[in-house]
Amino acid sequence: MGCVHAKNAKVFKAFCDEKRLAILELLRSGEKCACVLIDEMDIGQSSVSYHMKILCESGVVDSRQEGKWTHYRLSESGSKYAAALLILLTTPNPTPNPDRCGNLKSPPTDGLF
Amino acid sequence: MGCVHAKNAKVFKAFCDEKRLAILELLRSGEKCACVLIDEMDIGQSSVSYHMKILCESGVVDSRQEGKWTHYRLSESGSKYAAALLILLTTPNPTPNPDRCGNLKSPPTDGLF
DNA sequence: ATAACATATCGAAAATTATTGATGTGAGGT
DNA sequence: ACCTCACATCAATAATTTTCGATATGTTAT
Repeated sequence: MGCVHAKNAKVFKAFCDEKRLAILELLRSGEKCACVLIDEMDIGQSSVSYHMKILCESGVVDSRQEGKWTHYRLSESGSKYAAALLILLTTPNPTPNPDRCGNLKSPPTDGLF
Repeated sequence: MGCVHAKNAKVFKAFCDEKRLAILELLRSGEKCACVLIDEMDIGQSSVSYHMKILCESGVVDSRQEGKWTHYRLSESGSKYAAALLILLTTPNPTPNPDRCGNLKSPPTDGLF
């Protein structure tokens, strides 16, 4: 249960860091190999690699190996999933809601948490 | 320019932490006062307050003062903004894209960064 | 096989974020 | 005025994340 929150949080780690947003911006114009990202970002090679791992784990970025190069690109399905999840997480659900302070228990469920 | 990334990252800080997702889940069933959130979450009062500040700064949550209570709820406009931003950040843009490694310069722009 | 290259991974240091307990603030109640 | 309650803020610490430099892995070229 808290486990699902951890998993969902992973998806949004892609977007909660400045550097990763800069990488995503670079990828918007199309697939890039790591060497290009390393050139464009002003952080070291191992840092870029670290961020790419987080981006891939979020599902928002896919990677493809071609010889000794690794190419990264936006994942359409991962991006759609992230958007759908964000919308779900912020959509009110119809669980009845006591209006007095301090006497609520029922955590809402809709089968997705 | 990197400044915009920092600002955008703030929006998604709401979603990249387990505890904050748990709080958002609680808010899906309706407005809650801080005291309820403190009861439900197993972290101290000041930690909840810390997370609520981040959630409000993201724009995804709004707060309302009522006497000595603070009530928090999902912001519909903030949530929509976050969703629209996520979609924008992951939508390919048509900037032409050289396909050889190591010789790209042009950062893409569409007036939104 | 050796060498050169691209990138991943590791270990330690640096930076940032989260938690706690204490204190501050502002609203009500007596 | 004084007290209490609800919450914010602060200062210190703990935990996590990010960075760097070094090394490991895997690929291609010679």
